[in-house]
Amino acid sequence: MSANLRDVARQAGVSVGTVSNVLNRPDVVSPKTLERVQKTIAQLGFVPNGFARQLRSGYSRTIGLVVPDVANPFFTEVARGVEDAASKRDYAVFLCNSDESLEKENKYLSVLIQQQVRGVLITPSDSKSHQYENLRERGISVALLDTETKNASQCSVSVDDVRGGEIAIEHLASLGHREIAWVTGPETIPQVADRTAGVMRAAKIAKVEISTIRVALMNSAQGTDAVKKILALKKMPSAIFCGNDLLAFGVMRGLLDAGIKIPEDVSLLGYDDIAFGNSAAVPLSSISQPAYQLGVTAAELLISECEENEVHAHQQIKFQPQLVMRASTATKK
Amino acid sequence: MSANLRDVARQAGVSVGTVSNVLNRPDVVSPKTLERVQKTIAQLGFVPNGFARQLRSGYSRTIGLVVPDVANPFFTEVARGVEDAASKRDYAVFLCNSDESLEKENKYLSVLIQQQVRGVLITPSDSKSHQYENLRERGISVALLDTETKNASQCSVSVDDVRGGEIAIEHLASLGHREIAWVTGPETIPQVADRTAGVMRAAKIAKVEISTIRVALMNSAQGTDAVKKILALKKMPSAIFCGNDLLAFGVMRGLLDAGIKIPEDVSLLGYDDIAFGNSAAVPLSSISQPAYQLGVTAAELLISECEENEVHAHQQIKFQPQLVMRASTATKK
DNA sequence: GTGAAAGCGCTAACAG
DNA sequence: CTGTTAGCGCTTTCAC
Repeated sequence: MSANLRDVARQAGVSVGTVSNVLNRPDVVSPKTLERVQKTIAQLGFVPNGFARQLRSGYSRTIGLVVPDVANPFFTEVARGVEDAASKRDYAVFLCNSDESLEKENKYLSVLIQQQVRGVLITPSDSKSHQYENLRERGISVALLDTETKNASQCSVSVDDVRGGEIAIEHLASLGHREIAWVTGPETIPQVADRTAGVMRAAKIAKVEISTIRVALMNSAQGTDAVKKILALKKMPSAIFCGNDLLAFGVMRGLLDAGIKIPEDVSLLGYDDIAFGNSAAVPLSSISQPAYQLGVTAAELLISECEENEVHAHQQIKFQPQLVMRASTATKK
Repeated sequence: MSANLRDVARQAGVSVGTVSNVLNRPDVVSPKTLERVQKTIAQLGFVPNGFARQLRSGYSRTIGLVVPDVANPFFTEVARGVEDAASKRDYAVFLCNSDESLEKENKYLSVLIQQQVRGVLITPSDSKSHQYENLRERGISVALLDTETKNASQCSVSVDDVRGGEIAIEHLASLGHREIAWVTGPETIPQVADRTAGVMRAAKIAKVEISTIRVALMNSAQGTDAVKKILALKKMPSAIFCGNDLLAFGVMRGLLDAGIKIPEDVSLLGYDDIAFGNSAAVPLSSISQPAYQLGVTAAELLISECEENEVHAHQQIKFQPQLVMRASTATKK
């Protein structure tokens, strides 16, 4: 098969210890030996066996990334950020999709323990009961991604979802809308719950009436379905705010198909500001989150926690969402 | 820290060998012992150290996925498929973005070797010189993803890009278009080269004139830029075919901004049929590829190759692309 | 500056 | 059916 450290040692006429030193502490080896060994390594195409190395040293250079679904454009961006930042530090990333299922999440966590990852970046699929002690006891760092924690014993990187909900309603209210439909997923998802909290708080202040339309999954198809429910409301709202852009795209399709004009008849506002918003039938106004940045920051934070465990101070970083106004929201007629 | 196999053995009053048997060959252990050991395992929260296991057994349960960019919706879908299929077989997936750079690709390959992955699924960033012998010599299976190989010594799962190019031109030609712009990326990308080949072949048969507009990156921004070049052509084409949907969205934006109507003034056809096509300003006609299915198939093929190495017959699976007609293409006036 | 040797946690072969 | 033991490939003392 392939060369191992002993082969290199034999070939170069040195001991395994010396080869190991060449790999890990080249400054401690004499230049002559160093060069000879390195040449042999190249010649044999030797790549150290990560298992053995990590088994001995106790640490891997891998992290786990657990997100609800990479196919969700927001998390795609986050994942890309995580991967870039990890790669820069020579860490490899395990990708796991939990599909918001606690069962899948636990299964993955167990796999990640087996793989002896150094740390885990996770967007919990459930607001309560973060049973991550299990991981910490094993010396695996855990940082929360896109989720806030009040727990000072762990790092988190999140976006202020309450504020996001507020910004949305404030924006729509400032355009004169007083009846707004809020189309969103299950409240068990922390981000959803927070956005709802922000929506309700801002609605109270702005004296806006909110009709909540609940969908099971926040995708485009369910957005289109939601339109029927909106049309069935006692009073047609003059603006619709959606829990994410996917949902908003679906709603947009449903409205246009029903002959309802955006933003003339109804304003539509999304959340996430995914790349396609600008190419939509009606360019979509949205609440923007720094997804890529979120991923980069989280990965850097996690890796720094992994590597300087003693001196590490846990941080809770919170980004602020921003309104991106395009064509789908306008003054109420 | 955390319990190891020896701790379990001691606690349960058996030998390490027995615990190992409980883990790997439970049928060989007496029911009484089995139960006792399993209880101890649960009690101690023992999870076997994957390194040690794999170091000893020689095999990991991980695969590497190397794609140009997960943020590209096509590859996002593929990645999701790969992850789902791998997870079903209890494999973990390393995610790597090569950004079409050979250097990055090699760096990742080296990382994957270190991680001792069992197999690698890769979309090569370069049509020539697939130096994957290195991996095979190390017993790492390699399967090509979204790339065809004539080499019978490896598996590949791809979509017929030549045919895709043909379908596109045949469709546009059937609508009466005789001057078509082909907006696409560098020919070093195999998929691009194949689609171009299909375009040219079909164009010859249908007696269509093709003007090629080359962009460096196949994203939305460069699509918008490309519109300037299209408008500068001696003769304005009546249809535009884009190398992927991202590019097409950019072109769409550029055309609309220039006051050009789609499909009245010009037909626009994309490639990939990403989920947002339907939500675009003008619902985008596109050439559809079974991305998720591609990922699932590739992962299954790779894993089966890994596990039944001797009896494995290499397969080259090729999916067929399909035309999805929406509103952006129409008969030439 | 280099070599020898002891394990990291586990599996697998072999004895009992 | 269970226990003992020899490594997997590497890092890391500790001598020399």
